[in-house]
Amino acid sequence: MAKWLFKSEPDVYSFEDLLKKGKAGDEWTGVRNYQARNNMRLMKIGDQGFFYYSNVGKAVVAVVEVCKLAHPDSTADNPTWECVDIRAVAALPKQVTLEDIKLDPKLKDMVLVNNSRLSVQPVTDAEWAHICKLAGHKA
DNA sequence: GCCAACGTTGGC
DNA sequence: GCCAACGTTGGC
Repeated sequence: MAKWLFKSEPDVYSFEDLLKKGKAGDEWTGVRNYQARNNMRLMKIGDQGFFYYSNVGKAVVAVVEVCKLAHPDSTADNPTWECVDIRAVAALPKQVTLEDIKLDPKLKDMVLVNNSRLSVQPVTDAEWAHICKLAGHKA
């Protein structure tokens, strides 16, 4: 099962907003970048991802999972843009900040560090396991 | 608020 | 098809 990372500015869409949607989850709309869209096309039901706060917060704060495969983004004026649906799994007991990630040699190759502008990105199994450990999250 | 990095657009 | 100009993102 592949792992991912979803970026959001907390004042635009926070983990609490997603929690309110419950098991049904919510559409991850608004992605207007081909690489990010292609990543969403690769997602399968049950794939898990981190929820990352960009700009304000700058930390991995929660775990989410894909509950609907990529489909056209209803907020886009062009059908080339797609989105998946995700739902909340759990808030992390301890947030892992961007600074933590940059300082950790095991995480320094993360896409988050090297291509900070990509809003939906893949995470390797090793990175996933390490961040879960740092965050006190039991898989 | 600034600026570097990146993606997109449009003229040639 | 190249590349300059522009817009956006996101860290600082």
